[in-house]
Amino acid sequence: MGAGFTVGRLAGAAGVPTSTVRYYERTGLLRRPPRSPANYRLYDEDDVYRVRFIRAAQATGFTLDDVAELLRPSPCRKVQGRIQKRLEEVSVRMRELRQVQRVLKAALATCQEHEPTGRCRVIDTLSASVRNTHR
Amino acid sequence: MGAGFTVGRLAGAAGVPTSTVRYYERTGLLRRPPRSPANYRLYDEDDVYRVRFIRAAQATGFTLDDVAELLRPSPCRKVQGRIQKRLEEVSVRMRELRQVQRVLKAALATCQEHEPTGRCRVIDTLSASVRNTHR
DNA sequence: GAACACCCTAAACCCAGCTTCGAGGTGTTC
DNA sequence: GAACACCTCGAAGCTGGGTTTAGGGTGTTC
Repeated sequence: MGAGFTVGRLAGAAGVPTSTVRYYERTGLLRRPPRSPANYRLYDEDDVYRVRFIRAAQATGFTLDDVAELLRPSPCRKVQGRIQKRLEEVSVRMRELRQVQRVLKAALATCQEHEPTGRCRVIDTLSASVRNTHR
Repeated sequence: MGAGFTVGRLAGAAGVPTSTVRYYERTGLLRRPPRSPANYRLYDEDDVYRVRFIRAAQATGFTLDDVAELLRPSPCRKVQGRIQKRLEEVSVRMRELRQVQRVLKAALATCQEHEPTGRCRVIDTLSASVRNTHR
């Protein structure tokens, strides 16, 4: 008992499985915490924030490598650069998704049109979208 | 020579490596084509469209399992259902990305504010975003 | 004092979606 | 006829982000 968090309590507080906490430690994302006499990991509140930060950054599309870089103490300018970069990636991804929406809606329309004929031509719409946008 | 596509020509026409074509065959996404006397795979134009379709569908976020389902001959209604489902997933993902943009912009603003102090508090902004939106 | 939930480790396994390797056959060009 | 690009196969390897397993110790509650 007492002030610390065991791995399970940290995991619970941060909303991840204990296996993930240990995995983060293995990969260097999380410090190796002090141990209790029985060799249990002993975390504190900061560790909770750190795990939450990792999940938050992941949710914004940073890889764990990115996160490791973000967490390394480094000048603001560097951090700013990484955030800018990620913002640009997000913009790109949003544009792509809008394009995807257009393609899927077109496919749906095609599909609804010819429905009486029974022969589904959705494949044509989608592969045409490849020819046209040639990515 | 001749009308057919060898695996390399199909791959070239569809813009994928030959290893990918063979992989698609292994996993049942692509038919097992007839062979030349020397046991070379012999594809035709339809196969080119099919591979392009697979890549197009993938690019719109379908998994290869999804694609396999899309390619199975099946009633339009079923295909329509799958496209609808994917459209909804795309909407969800776009909403998430907009949230991500907000968080990243907030982090950037924080970072720019405190820059003179030298202590980067971006971690706080991001982990706060997790507390607040409790994703 | 026993049940039961928790903790420890290293190593193996999982998933999708491929790519690479090794060992060999083919087909075209000079 | 030799160089060189292409083809065959099965099996193993890779990446990212973990989870699972096996075999064992701990700590709290009835």
